[in-house]
Amino acid sequence: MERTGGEVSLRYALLALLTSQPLTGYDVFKQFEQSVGYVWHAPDSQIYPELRRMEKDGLLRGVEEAWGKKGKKKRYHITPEGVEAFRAWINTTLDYTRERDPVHLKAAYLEWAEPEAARTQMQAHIAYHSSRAQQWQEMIAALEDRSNPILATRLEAAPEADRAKIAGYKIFTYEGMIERANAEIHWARHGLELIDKLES
Amino acid sequence: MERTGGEVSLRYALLALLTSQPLTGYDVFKQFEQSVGYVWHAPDSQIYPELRRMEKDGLLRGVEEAWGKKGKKKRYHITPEGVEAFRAWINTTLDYTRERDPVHLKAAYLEWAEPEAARTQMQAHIAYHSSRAQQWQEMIAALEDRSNPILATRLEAAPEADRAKIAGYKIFTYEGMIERANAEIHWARHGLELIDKLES
DNA sequence: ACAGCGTAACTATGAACATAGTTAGTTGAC
DNA sequence: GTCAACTAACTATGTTCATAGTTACGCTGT
Repeated sequence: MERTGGEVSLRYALLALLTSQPLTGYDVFKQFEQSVGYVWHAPDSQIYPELRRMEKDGLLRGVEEAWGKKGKKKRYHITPEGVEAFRAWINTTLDYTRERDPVHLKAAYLEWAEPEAARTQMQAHIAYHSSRAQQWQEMIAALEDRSNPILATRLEAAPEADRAKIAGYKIFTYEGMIERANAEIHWARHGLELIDKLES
Repeated sequence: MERTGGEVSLRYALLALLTSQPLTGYDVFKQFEQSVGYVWHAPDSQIYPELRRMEKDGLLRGVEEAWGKKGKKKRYHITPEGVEAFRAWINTTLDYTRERDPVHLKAAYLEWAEPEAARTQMQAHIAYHSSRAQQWQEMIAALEDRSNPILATRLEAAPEADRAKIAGYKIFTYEGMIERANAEIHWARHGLELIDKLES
């Protein structure tokens, strides 16, 4: 069985973060949660071993630092090979395969549900996406006024000419997520009406 | 480590299919591809062992049938326990955890891409979701005029009073997927404009 | 008579993920 | 001075998923 070239997105999510600055595993995990993690969730138990694998593959270089009297921690620097790998990934068009959507799976068989459970599901869908949409709206605001600290660090390290692009694409990403959330909310509201109509 | 109760959606996707009629493994796989598979993709290599596990867990009962002179196949019937498990799942509100979206991950770092690669990605996104939207539109038409064979079988086995619900929720599901696809298309078009603006 | 295609069912392998821990140092409040 | 909360890094285990096979039957056309 062969390794299939172009997938493994956690790896690229981590590279994305490390293009900005060198970080320790714990730093990576913490920053991940507040940035890339919104589009690609991963627990620390997946991040630590992946960082080690990436070091082994030459994409990162780990520099050990003392921590306290006995402890030590490793700060990961992206290597030129790492930058190259990231660039190659970003220039490759993604293929669209897996479709895995529990909510729509459930929606398709809602005739099996208690009407109240069906309504609760739709309300939970609305609540979830509303809260996300709001969160992203705040994120966009913080990106626009440059008060987002992770963005600020990234911008500092980047040439002036690239700064509009860096911020612009991040805002664009969150805008897309808001659009999607709004579509979900609209759909679920329609679902509530449908439940009222069908379960009478 | 314990088995964590309420997840494992492939199992419920299979139960959903088998609430309508008993099917052999191969039938399941084929029908899956044309119905539930649109919201929950799974290869046959995952379906066969899962069916066996479900039989072991008492959710299905497999009845062996002769096939040719030597061959045999197994037709899976849903058991009352299976129906109960499905009903329990559908009445449980899903929890929203994993967020894993390679396109938005990539979008957030598009400043690293060649402008042409960025455009190609957005165009691929539009093409993919356009084709899906069209496919679902056709699916809705076939559900509305009852010409979809999988739906027809399901409706035959169901009491008259449930038929509007059964069809209605399936149409609702595909409507949601169209809405989402349209949001993606709209976003990607905005992306193309943004690329033109930023990469000049 | 056999080639080609579709049906049917299964196996093997590894990677990715989720869940749930453990160990140990650091900082600040009471 | 000790306890809680946080930082830091890691381990263990099982499940899910993807990829890529294999084996064998049955029907249709030449």
